[in-house]
Parts: sequence; structure tokens; C-alpha cells
Amino acid sequence: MTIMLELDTILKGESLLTLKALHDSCIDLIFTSPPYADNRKKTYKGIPIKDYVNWFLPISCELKRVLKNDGTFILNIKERTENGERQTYVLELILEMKRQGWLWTEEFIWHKKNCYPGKWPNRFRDAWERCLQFNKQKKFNMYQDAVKVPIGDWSIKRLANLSETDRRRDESKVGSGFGKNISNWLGKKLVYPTNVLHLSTECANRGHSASFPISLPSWFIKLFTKEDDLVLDPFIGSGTTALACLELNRHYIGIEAMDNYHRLAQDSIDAWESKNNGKSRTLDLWALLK
Amino acid sequence: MTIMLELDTILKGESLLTLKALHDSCIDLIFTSPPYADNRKKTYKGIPIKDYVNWFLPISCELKRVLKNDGTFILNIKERTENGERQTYVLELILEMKRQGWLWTEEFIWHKKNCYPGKWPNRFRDAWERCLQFNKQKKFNMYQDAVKVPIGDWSIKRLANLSETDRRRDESKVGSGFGKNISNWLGKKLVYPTNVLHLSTECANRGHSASFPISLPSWFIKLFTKEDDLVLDPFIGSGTTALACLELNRHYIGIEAMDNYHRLAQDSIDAWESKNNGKSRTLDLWALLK
DNA sequence: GTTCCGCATGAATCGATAG
DNA sequence: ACTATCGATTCATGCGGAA
Repeated sequence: MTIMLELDTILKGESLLTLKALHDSCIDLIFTSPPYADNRKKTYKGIPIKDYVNWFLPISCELKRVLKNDGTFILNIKERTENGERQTYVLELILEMKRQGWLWTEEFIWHKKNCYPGKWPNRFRDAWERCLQFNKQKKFNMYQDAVKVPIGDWSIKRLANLSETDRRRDESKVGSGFGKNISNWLGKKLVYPTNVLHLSTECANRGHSASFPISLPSWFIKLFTKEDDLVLDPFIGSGTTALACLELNRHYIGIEAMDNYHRLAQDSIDAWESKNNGKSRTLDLWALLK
Repeated sequence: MTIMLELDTILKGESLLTLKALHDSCIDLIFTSPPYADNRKKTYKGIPIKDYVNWFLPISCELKRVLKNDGTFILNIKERTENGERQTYVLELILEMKRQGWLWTEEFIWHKKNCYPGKWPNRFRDAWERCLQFNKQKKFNMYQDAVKVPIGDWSIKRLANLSETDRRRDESKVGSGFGKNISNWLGKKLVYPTNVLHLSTECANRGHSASFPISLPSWFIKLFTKEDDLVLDPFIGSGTTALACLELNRHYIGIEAMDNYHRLAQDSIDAWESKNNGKSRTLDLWALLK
């Protein structure tokens, strides 16, 4: 059977089933924020906590299949508190995904600078989420220069006038193996970031609220893909990942099961394209054989 | 057998063995940063990754015994990368400690603003560590007002930048009990912090350096204990937790196996007490029956 | 007594080379 | 093939002494 899939579309359907239509090893980056576990049945897309790992594992299996060998999977997730405890399904999911063959390469912290206000007697506001990085192999594409950040203010004074030791390689006195030549830093404007991201959550701009700001997928898209690469979000929700791809000239495939979210995502994309119609990218036709 | 233990001392010995001498349910807060896993044999106190969970579990069992029912255990830890992957022993430890009866109440993030430099092809600098909160029961002591911060990002940063020595200097100048900076903030609105802490590591040229800044234990001591409460650090290293207790008028018990670290801790404490001899607290004698 | 400026240090990690 | 050692890379801070 041959399925023709257009790039840059939001497919409507359940993730697991829809993923099966995709070809092996065609995706450069998977970025997603799956529905969080929730025991309240009536909640949108809530998966009961006790079922979460078993619900996700078949999906991550498909994700591993469709990801290129040098591609990356970023999973934005945070475990709920229930009964006063942090639940452990995310930890268990990491362990199970490793058994599935994934490498757990890194855990980025998304620090939400303006997190939801509130006060509880036994805990503070939760201001961070995990962005778990998984890979299929130790070698993967990473374009570190694309996410460099301005060097700190300290450098202005520090590098203003260099001492004698600054001009040669100065070995650490305690034998930590750490030596440096400060003069190499002269004129440096940009440095590499760390694994902690400081991003504000965006408030809703049109009645809906994205679960993450567009800068979150943007950062990972810049870091792990180059232009015209293909990004997959199997739980695209209101379409933020697609918008990030549009802005960064990457192709995207989104999957969304809920009708209202699917429509919302499509509307956002249409709005973006009409606003940027001069820049709008051509819709490539692409054969995904299964 | 009756053992008389003085409060405010650093016991010399292995953690597991030394803990057995402590009475049940006598500790208000355990704060510790155990030796991190390390495969390099020659490194100080390195525990091989594969043995880490089994090494720690008997200790956490004793910690649970000596902790009061409404007390808190804060575990500062971060897993190593090995073979290009984040290792999973910390995740496994959380799961095992839950089986031991601990509640995993919260995970605080310590964001290290001045993390270790370096550049690698497949990862960025690691700028955060876990501070895992465990409790024996759902109701525990938490003094949230003690760690309120002035509203606004600017002041949060400023507070984080304020080192303990800064505070001491200010206090000694003004003598009012308030540093001058803090008094400036008195008119401003105080808000509760989040579960993300922004603190720099101290890496002074003092011959030694603690693996964490004193502001890290200080924050948790203020949050989870009141004056004259008892804090335990079963891997006290260079004594930072004890210094935090001295400054905050809490009692402490430290445990340290390595002779040089034990001496270092004692020296730091002696230095603090001679510098603050007016304020030095009396050494209470306290019977810990076993 | 205060500000300014020099500088040592760090729970790091990867790849190459050697045993 | 597998393990142990070693060199290379790199940013931001607090402390101490000078101005």
C-alpha cells in the first residue's frame, strides 16, 4: 500500500494509529508534549496515572521507528502530584523506554519564569518541567551554534585588560585538569547555553492557551534540525510546534485526535500563512511509503 | 547501652554505622549531598554506578528511622553521564526509597548559575542538580514564610546573588539584625518562591571549596525547621551544613568518614565560632538513648 | 570605610591514545 | 574488543587585596 502524505499538515487521528502510516526513519526531530496523566475522567485527553506508561510505550515504539538514526526525540513532560506525592510514572517511563532501545541522552530543565500563581500548605509553585532527550544512537545531529546566547556582563570588565597569566594557558593549581587561556575569549560575544532554559509561559492570545510557549519548540528545532528538515509532533494540540516550524523554515507533520484542537491548529497555521503570504513556503508533495 | 551525644558536633565515621547510634525520631531535617557515583576508583569516596542504589538504601533506611515523623529529608544529587547517556540510578533510587516507605514529596531544582565550563559535540554544560524531598508522612513541618522573597525578577536575582558573607558584612555594619539591602526591601511585597533555586556555586580561592554554596542548606533549613531544631547531615564533607546551622541558630549533627574532611569541617566551625564568639551558642548536652 | 579589579576555581565530559 | 588514563575544551562567580 502506498500512502501519499503531504508535508506541513496536521493529521487528524489517534497518535498510535496515525503514526503507523509513516515511513521508517523519515523524521529529524520529534518534539511533543503529550497529554498529561490525570485521573479526572472528564478532563480533556486525560490518561489515568496507573495506565500512563503502558499507554505511552506503544507510541514511543512507533516514534523510534519513524525517527532517523541521527534524529532526536524531545519529550516535554512533568509528573503530577497526587495524594501529596510526586507520581513516578515519568521515571518509570524513562526506564521502560531505555528497555525499548532508546538512549536517555539528557534532561533539559524548562524553567517557567512566570509560572501559575498559587499557594499550598505543603508545597511551592511548580516552576519547571522536564524536557527529556532520547536518541537512537550516540551520534546524532546537533547544531549548537544555532542557539548561542550573548556572553554575560562579567566579560566586559574581566576581558578589559588581561594579566600575564591570562595570556598563556594557565593550568589549575589543584590539578583538576582544568586549564584555560583567557586571551582566547577576547572579542567573544556569544557563548553556548546550558541545559537549563529560561522561558516565560505565554498567555493565551486567542481564547486558547498553548501548553508551552513557541520559544520552547523553537529552541529545540534550531538545536537539532537544519532548514527543510522534518519535525514531528504526535500530540500537536493547538499547533505551536507547527508555527515554530513555519517560522524556522522546517517541515512539520502534526497529529491531533481532538476535533476542536485540530481545527484550532489549522486555524493558527492558516492565520500565520495569510499574515506571511509573501514568505509562505510551498507545500511539497512527499511520498511516504508504507 | 546509653550513648551520650553532644549536639553541634561532627561525628567521625562511616554514615551507616554512625547513624545506628542515633535515637529514633530525633531529627527535624536531614540535608545531605552524598558522594556522587563515580567509577574512578582513586577518587575520594566514589561509589561505582552499578552499586549506588544498593549502597544507599541501608543508609536511607536508617535516615528514615532517625527522622521525626513530621521531619523532612532533602537529598541533593545529580546523576553522571556515562557512555553518552544520563545514568538512571537516581531514578531507581527514588523508586526504591518509595518501596522503603518514603514519600517522594517534591523535586526542587538547584539551578547553578556558574556551572562547570566546557564544550562537547553532543551536550551542553550541566547547570542543574536535583534536591529531592522525601517525607515519612503527608503532614510535615514547613515554614513557608521564612523563605519569602521580594516580588519581581530583579529582587529574586538579587537575593540569590547575596552570599552569606555579604549578609554577615551588612549585619555587622548595621548591627540591627537586618542587612541594609534587606531593610530596603522591607517596604516591598513578599511572595513565596517556587521550586527552582538560583544559586551560584562557591569556588573561592580558600584552599578548599564546598560542593554546594551555604545558601543551599540555609534555604532548606529555614523552610523546614525553626530555631533550636536539629539538623542532620550524614555526609557533611567540609561542614557547610553545620555553618548554615550556626548562622541560623539550629542544632546540627554531622557525620564524616574521611579524616581530612572531618578536620576541615571542624576547622571551619572553630573559625566561625571564634569570629562570632559573642553570638556563639552554648553547647547543649543531649542524651540520645539507644 | 567603600569600591574596584585581578584571579583561582569548579560533583564535567568527550575523544584519542595507551595498556 | 574492552578498559584505563590523559588532554582539550570553556563560563561565571566570590574572594581578597589594592586603590
